[in-house]
Amino acid sequence: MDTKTLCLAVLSRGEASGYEIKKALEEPPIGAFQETSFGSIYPALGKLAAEGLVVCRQETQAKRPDKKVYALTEKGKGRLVERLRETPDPDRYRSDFLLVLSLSPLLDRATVKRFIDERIALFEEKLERMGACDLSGADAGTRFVHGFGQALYRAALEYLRAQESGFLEELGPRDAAAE
Amino acid sequence: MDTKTLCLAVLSRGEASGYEIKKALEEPPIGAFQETSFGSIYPALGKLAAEGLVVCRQETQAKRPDKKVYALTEKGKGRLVERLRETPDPDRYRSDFLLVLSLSPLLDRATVKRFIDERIALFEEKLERMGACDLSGADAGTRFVHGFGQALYRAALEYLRAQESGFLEELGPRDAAAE
DNA sequence: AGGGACATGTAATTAGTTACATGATTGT
DNA sequence: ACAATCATGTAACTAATTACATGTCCCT
Repeated sequence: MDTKTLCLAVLSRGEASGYEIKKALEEPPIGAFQETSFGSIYPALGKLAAEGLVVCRQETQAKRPDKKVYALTEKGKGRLVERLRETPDPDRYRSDFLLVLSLSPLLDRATVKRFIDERIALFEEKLERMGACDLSGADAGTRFVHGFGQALYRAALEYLRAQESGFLEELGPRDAAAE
Repeated sequence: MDTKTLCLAVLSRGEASGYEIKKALEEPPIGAFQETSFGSIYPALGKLAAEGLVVCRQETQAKRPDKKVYALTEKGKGRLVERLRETPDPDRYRSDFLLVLSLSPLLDRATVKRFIDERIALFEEKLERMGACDLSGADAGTRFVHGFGQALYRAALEYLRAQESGFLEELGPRDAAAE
């Protein structure tokens, strides 16, 4: 999804500054499966304002830098709904980890084990953070997406845990392909 | 993962032309979780050849266009192993579908249902194709990655099937937010 | 004294996609 | 007759990341 639409999506949940949009795009529900950086958000907000899809209000803060708070206009909401109604592109699961594992015969066993263990820790941490989320008061869409994410990470984690030792054995009892 | 490394990865399983590399990057095991296009593969192969990481052999074919068959050199294999030993970046699951669902209160129920049903069909098809794969003779890495993919898609499918009707109900018995 | 959160923005770089250009053969 | 597969490559375009630039406040 392009950064402009992502900004509109965040703003549909309430007004926010560029900095706050970045934060929202780093955590559930909207940001769980999207990525962006400041370098794309600020220009996007400028373009959206020029198109009249958002309005900007300067907010002076004591003890903090001033901020520009953006809010969705009716036109902006219309554009967002338009985009949302288009058939979404297929999901893309990009994984360098799996590419490495698919070529694990080229690596030594210790390295492969390290990568799998690190991945297990990563999924555990992600699940823990998701489990700690307070969803009381969240709308149905938010809870649905949250549940989807948990189901995926749980499946990944269970697979890695269940298969790791057997897989490592198969690579050869000693580190056969050590460099 | 950058296209150059991806090309080296494919070539580690046997020599291939640019066209064949593209095909390999569209299907398991290596291509299951990666993407590329011709426009990035051909220049990448040119650069790899210039660096001495691959060698190229022209092959004349009757009834088919000539092709350039690339093969990994020792230096190329070394570079690949080097890259493979680096800690892989975290996996990225990018999903416009989930973004849309997280904002489903902005959409009408029929559209949301259509998106979910299409996604279910997509995962079913993917699983069917993976189930039809012949893995006899495949190495441990290939089987591991294949199993990982199946576990993920199965979890996604089960979640969507189990939650769909309840979710749709929650959005409101009639299409409340129809545009 | 150092790092992190807050806060905005630009510029340089990198990388990728899409479209164009060409053309035979095979299957429907 | 049309689409798909095989086959390579370039050019234009789009988009995003990274680094740079600046500065305060708060916590340890």
